[in-house]
Amino acid sequence: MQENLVIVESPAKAKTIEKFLGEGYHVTSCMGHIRDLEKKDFGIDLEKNYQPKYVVTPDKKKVVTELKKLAKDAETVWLASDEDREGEAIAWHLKEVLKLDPSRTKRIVFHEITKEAIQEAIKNPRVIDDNLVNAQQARRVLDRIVGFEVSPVLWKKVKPSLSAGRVQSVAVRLIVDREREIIKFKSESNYRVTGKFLVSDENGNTSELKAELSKRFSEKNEALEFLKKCQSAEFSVSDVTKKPTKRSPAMPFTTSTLQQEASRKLGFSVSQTMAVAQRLYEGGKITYMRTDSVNLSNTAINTAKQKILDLHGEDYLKIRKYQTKSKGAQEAHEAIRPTYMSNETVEGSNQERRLYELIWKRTIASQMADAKLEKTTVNISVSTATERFTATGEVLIFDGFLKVYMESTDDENGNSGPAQDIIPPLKANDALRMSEIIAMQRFSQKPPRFTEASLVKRLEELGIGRPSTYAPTITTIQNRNYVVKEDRPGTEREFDVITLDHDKISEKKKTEITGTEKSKLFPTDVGMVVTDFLMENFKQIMDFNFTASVEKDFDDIAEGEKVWNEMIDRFYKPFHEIVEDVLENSGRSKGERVLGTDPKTGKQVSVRIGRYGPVAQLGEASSETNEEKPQFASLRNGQHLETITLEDALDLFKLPRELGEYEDKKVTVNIGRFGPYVRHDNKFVSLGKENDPYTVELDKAIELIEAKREKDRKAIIKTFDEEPGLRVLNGRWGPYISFKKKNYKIPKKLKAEDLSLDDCKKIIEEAPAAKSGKRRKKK
DNA sequence: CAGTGAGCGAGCTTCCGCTTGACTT
Repeated sequence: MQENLVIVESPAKAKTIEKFLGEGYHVTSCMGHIRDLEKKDFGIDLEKNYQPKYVVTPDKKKVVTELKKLAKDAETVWLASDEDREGEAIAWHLKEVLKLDPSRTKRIVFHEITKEAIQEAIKNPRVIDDNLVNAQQARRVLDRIVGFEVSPVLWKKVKPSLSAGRVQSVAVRLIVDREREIIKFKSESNYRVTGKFLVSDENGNTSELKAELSKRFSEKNEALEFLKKCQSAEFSVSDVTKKPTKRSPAMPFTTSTLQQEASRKLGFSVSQTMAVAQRLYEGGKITYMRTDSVNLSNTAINTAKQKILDLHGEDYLKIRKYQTKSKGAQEAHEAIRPTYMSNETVEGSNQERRLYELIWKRTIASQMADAKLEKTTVNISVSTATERFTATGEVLIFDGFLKVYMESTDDENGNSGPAQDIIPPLKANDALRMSEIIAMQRFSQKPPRFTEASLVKRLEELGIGRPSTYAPTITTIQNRNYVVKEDRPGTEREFDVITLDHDKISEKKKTEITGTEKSKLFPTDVGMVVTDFLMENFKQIMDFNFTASVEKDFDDIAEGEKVWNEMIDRFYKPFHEIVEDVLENSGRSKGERVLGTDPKTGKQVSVRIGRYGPVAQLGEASSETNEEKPQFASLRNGQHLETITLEDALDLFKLPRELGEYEDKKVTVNIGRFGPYVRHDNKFVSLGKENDPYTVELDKAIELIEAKREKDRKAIIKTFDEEPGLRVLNGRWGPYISFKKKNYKIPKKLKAEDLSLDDCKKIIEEAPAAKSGKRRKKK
């Protein structure tokens, strides 16, 4: 019998809190939301003022049963879910589902897991805030309406199984918009002039000074002209200025900034970051990892302070309080920080150690002094021209927080310019010896594609999505095949380099690789067509400010200034009318593009989204004549509806090619999901990269078929006459047993070649039932 | 992913936020 039952959201949190509360308190967790809208059907009663139809989520049934038992035995139940909209709703659902007696139920909140905060919370219980709960219900109902009304429109008008939602559709839009900007982008070039000058000091030592011309030339001959002027010029220092500057540490980590830094510094995907952080959290090593707060508890600040004093001394300490600036932050937790600041490292996997170290450094640095720098600017005049060179240098006077941590940036071009660390001592009117001047053609950069992490950053700026959903959202839009994460090779580009070296001017062409992409998000054809369709028909949902504007309504509801179902009604009525109208009046949207006519047959060639993805079509399906049906061919990897040419599309119809016959059976080549292949006697042989399906000949194909046969023969380790269907084979993952179209793993301790038929049968019998996989059947 | 390369159409798909599960093949 427990006097007090405390329910929090996370089991790891429960463990910690139980320690703080001690005797008389049992702390348990509900694992987030326990109820949700009914999954099939709409889940909202439109006849009854949008009344939600809640059901206990299937995977929470056990939790709920357990909680009911515990609650019955408890004197007082403390609902300690997070202090935000969702947390308040969780508390309310708990109260409803567990049928808690109000006189024995208390609602408490805290936004840091420290002994003081918990004890303080217990001293100040309150009741559930119905307004806040209603704001959450409005949020939930709105998202269901948008998702479950728009998605079916897509099934009808574009392609089955697609989805739309307040968050995901805008995320895809960001990527599609960016891609269009890039397609439209025209690179321009100009000529950047840099010079190297020699400076001698009184001891006769010379050092080099790098400077950039203040002006860039748009034309090559302008640059050339300038270099000619420099041939006979004298260079001198016109002025030297020194200016102190400082740099401040970054704020402690939130979910989104952690995802960004882990992506840049450690190369983690956002879901990887969250999985690793989850393990650190469960191990009690860091605080909660889904947060939008940059706040640190006093306990944390004090221990960080002690650590800084121990390691670096008082000069390096500067206590700072940070304020969240992101839109719609709900701040139910602390920033992400080490639980114990004294631990610089932790035990664990390589990934865990690296992520922890990143968090530790960032947190420590956030309480450290600014770095002090001195910035020196030297202007250099050219006697024969009006343009000036400028050299800038930065010298670190005091490293401060940089001693432990430096935030990285997304600037992948590395355009740091010719800045150098130390500028040699110089004063006005000092003469300079020119050693080299180079004019280099530079091209303007196309807008960068999003990475997972930079997309999260943008969504957060727009106030779209929450810390708990950034990673899943990114996964969803990839699963729906709206977006793919890919590497793409760059292209070669030539650029001019004009060099002035000891009075001699020379010109050269150099090449560089440009536009190489690594792990970037690209929209697919489906993503583009769906975005266009939604932009055309559901502008309101696609507006970057849609979330912000409904959030304002939710805030008003939370303040008691609006009634939630009235707000929903004002949204639903006009929205639903649009849905009906689009269903009825809008045409199908398949992103169709007519490329031209096939010169051979005179038939029309077009591309569009087919039932299974992008396809090219040769000929039209005309109803009037009973001409032959149009031919179809799927687009290949790297081909896109918006950019494919007529020639490329026509090539698609050259396959499958019939090469001839072998052993009285047809030999054909085609390209499938796994690349080019030869088909013969219903068997498939990969063509590999070295053979081109358009030109490969029969001899080569036969060779490949024979090679495959040989390999298959070798793959058979054992067969049994009594059971011909059972074979022991050698596969990519080692030996396995194949029987009736199913495969079975051979236990490590057994040798494949020694297996008897009985051994095999035993393995098959004892094999666990095949996993249900993707398809889960209902009823 | 377990050795693949289909297509006359049944019945299904879908949202956003809270949380952690466990077939180890």
